[in-house]
Amino acid sequence: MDAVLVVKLSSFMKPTQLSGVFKDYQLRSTPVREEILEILIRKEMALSLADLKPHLSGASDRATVYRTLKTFLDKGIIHRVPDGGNTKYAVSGRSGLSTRDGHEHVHFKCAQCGLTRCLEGVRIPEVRLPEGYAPREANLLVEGLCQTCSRAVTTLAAV
Amino acid sequence: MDAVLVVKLSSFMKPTQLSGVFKDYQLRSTPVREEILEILIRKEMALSLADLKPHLSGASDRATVYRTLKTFLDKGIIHRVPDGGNTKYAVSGRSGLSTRDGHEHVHFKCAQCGLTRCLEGVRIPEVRLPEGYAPREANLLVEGLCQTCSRAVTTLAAV
DNA sequence: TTGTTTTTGCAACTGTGTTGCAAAAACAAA
DNA sequence: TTTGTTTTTGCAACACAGTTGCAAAAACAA
Repeated sequence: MDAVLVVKLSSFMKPTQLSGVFKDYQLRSTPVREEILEILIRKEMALSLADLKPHLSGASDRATVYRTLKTFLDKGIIHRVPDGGNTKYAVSGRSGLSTRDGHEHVHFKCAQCGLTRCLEGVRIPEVRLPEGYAPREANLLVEGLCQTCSRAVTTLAAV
Repeated sequence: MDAVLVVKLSSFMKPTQLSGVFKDYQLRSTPVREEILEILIRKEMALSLADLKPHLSGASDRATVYRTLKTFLDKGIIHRVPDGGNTKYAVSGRSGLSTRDGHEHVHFKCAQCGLTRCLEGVRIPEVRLPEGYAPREANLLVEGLCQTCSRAVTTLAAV
């Protein structure tokens, strides 16, 4: 499954293409930016500042990672994924860097493993707001057990 | 509107009744607890630890407020309202202390004034999750302009 | 290659969340 | 009402996310 994703990605966006992406966004191409963007593209889950750190090869400064994410955020390359705990980030569908659609999707946070995933294909249903409320953005966070963890529970119960 | 709420409340839960509430929950009745609970009941919005502070008469310690909220949370008296920033808290419908229903409701965070409100009557629509996902809790946060702020914008534009 | 502009790393500070511990308060029983 | 026990509070302290200023280093355009 991970392999599939990697293949999908490599044929979709080669490392060398990333610098082109930065040019499009009028950002200088740097090792840190390339690496962070690549990780965010490759991972299928939303990552926080702290989540990101262990994936980085060179021990880049916290502030740098922070500013990089902020920059990506400003440019619309990534979006915030509020998941109750620390803010997490995921590549925006709109950016063209993700194979996901650009619609607001549902995020699922597993109470067991703690991972937060964007659920592909699941969209936030229309919500009827009271008169006068002007919605701009919506975020639906569902918490519970993810596929992997709920399977583990079922298996355990069967023993 | 605020007045209506106050009236609704005073006829619904008098200060002296609060100590009874604590007994029900096997909690000792203390000034801090009574005050915090009363504020949470009276306010129609979710409050964070910091939001709560200026409403407290005696300058109670941050740790005390924190532990009080945690205790209320454990007992199910209040619930967390994730709103992107700091965690906020609101009285649970289930507790019987709120006139709201006990269903999971939608929260609206205003980008202008920053207030987060529980939208009464608006429920989270059913979401169809992929096979294997076991939902336990859902939180829908809509961001945009609230009634008051969007009205202000409209008025301003008309000038 | 060079001069300019942007990014990085370091240090430092704010604010939230969290815990240990002894003093103070609440409560149950006498 | 007083007393002994249990819980809560306030203080101090720490961890960590978020954030910023500043000078050195890197990226880039000419």
